[in-house]
Amino acid sequence: MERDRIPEAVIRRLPKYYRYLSEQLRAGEERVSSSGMSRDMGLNASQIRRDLNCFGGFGQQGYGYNIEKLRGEIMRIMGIDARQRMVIIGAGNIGQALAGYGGFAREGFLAVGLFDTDSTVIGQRVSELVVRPVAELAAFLRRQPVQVGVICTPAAAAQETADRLVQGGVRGIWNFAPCDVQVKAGVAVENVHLNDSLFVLSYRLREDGSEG
Amino acid sequence: MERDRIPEAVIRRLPKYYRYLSEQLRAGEERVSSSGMSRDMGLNASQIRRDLNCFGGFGQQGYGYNIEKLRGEIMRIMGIDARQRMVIIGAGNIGQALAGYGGFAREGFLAVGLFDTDSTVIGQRVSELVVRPVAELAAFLRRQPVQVGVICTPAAAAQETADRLVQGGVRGIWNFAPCDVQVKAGVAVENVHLNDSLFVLSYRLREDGSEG
DNA sequence: TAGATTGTTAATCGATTAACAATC
DNA sequence: TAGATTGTTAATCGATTAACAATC
Repeated sequence: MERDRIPEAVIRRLPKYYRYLSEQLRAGEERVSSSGMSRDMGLNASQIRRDLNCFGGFGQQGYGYNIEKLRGEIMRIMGIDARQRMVIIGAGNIGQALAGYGGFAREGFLAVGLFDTDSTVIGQRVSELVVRPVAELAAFLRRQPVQVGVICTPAAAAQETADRLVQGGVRGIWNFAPCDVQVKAGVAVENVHLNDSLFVLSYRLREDGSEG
Repeated sequence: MERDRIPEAVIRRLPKYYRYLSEQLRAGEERVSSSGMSRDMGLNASQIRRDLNCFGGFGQQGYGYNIEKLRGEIMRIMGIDARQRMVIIGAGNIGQALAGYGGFAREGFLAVGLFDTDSTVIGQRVSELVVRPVAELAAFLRRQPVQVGVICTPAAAAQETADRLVQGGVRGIWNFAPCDVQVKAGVAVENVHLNDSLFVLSYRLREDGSEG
């Protein structure tokens, strides 16, 4: 069965569905309709039905969607039903925060290594991890498969870090450095550009002020 | 002069232009053409010309764009030519990292307050700031104008925090909590949903794997 | 069966890209 | 003037929304 390519816009909404369904499940709800989700999430009901239908007919006419089942399907589609191992490169503010944040482990993303080049932080303990020298990264990756590499270095070191990760077999890069990185085909990059996000907020501050 | 509304997609690209132009300026370049930017940034040249033209004709036929001037215009448009003051609510991993990160201050965004409800962290020094009790937030905001409120609390406290910030006159919310918050019209919200971002990466890991 | 709600098609909207006349 | 490159219009593409027949 050949599935159509999933539109980019739909993929970006999946985590939001997942979040909503998890909440509803926790609240003890059993089923939900597209109009109910529309009301709660502020999305158009047609869009919700269309989105969910990209992956197959999980709904039932006259009933709606079973929350537990739909949530399970979305987990499977996003690949968060399996455990993923992550290494974090750069033990500065952001790197340490991500290493210490329990929210990812709770969803199955486990940080197994934290690396830096700065000898003053190497050896320090951060949460469950001890900061290792980046020079050991290649050997580390040879010993154990790692799915996700998190770049938390300064911009100047980001590309080299990406290269090392890809060289070591990592196929997903989560990039927090304030620059873009180039990777070969088959490697996924997801950027978290905090400065960019802050600038967009800054733009909207003015926009709303002058319109209101 | 009535300006057309700027498309959402263009606004999200502005920080990327800014980043590119800053780099070029640092490298000593003076002018750039849309085709040069296209090559370097991986965007379509038509799109670049169209984007930049949303704000007025900064270019010159046969010459291109003056980097310093264009960068200045984009700064002005995004509102990052002026200083902005931020308060951070939640002194956990993320809140502390943002308070300590120098990259925002360098762009004119200054963290002036860090708040938490946990008495074990209140009073602690984080970078230049001392963690204050959230109970003092209202009084703090009365004493000095703050443009941006950064929510770094757990999901359960996010909405209440947003309400307190808006009540205190903050008109821009940078939300790092893993949930959405509701605010009245005229308040801008920019979300940084780290879990969502990680899930999208996770989806692409599978996608590329099965296609490659 | 009647009511509710999906899945899906058609219509609309917005964003991207190609093409080229205008102009520096 | 000739060459380069913008600004802008027209064509294409993709995403959203409305509408409704299918069906539980």
